[in-house]
Amino acid sequence: MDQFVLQGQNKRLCSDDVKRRSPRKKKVKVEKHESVKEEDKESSFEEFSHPIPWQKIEAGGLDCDYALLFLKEEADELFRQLEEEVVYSTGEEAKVQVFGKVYNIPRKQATYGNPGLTYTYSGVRRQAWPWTPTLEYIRNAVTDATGQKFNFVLINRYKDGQDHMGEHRDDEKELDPSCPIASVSLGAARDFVFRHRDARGKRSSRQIDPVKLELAHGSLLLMNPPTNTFWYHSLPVRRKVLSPRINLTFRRILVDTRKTIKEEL
DNA sequence: GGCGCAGCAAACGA
DNA sequence: TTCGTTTGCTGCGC
Repeated sequence: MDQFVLQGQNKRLCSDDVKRRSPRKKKVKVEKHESVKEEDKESSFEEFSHPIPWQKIEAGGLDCDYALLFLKEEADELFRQLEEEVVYSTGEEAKVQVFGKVYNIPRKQATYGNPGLTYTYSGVRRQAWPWTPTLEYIRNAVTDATGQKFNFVLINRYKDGQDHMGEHRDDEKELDPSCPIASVSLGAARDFVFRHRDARGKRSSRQIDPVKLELAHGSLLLMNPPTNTFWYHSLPVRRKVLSPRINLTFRRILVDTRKTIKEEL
């Protein structure tokens, strides 16, 4: 499998199908998003600069952008603050029912966002807590970097390499299908695997290699449409990882089918 | 021992 | 009525 080293903190990014985008300045990235006005672009570069350029990750139907969003010192501080601020689900909310069996979710979860928003996961509807200062800071940094606005964040905390997340797609109906999902990683670096929906299981119809990458401390992974239509993703068990990781996935949730949250932002 | 992957479980909606 | 989808665990092979 091909492997290539990224600049900065990240160690590796590997896939047979990944094309590497030549390094560009952030301007190229921002221009991609029409919501950022022309005259605002240069000023936003001054406010927020990236330790490394964006990397494009592409395969059939998969479209992601990867960058280091925070330098190590800042990422360390954000991790520390989140450890103090974030309140994770406990009790029944920390369980999931799969095929009639109830399991403890192999990680901790929390949901924050704009007032009144809810998120449905495995049939369980969760209320969003109000934004904390640190979460708002990170959300603003993601918005500055991407030109996208988000009204909700799902937080997953993996205490070590035993904690994990099974293969799934983020294709809930309440998500704005035009908005990418922005995944910010803090803490231990963990492998992240994409698998095409047609390449799963013994009777898979196509031979498509999985796309694997390592999500570094302080990194941002943008999953652009239609990635979540065709590709499942997972965070596999890594027993050698002994330290915790916090992952924040920023999303744009629709209020209902007629009115989008854009109106509220 | 770590990792990748297939198979399995029951219920619901299209 | 049938089919697809769902998430986590377990077992097996490498």
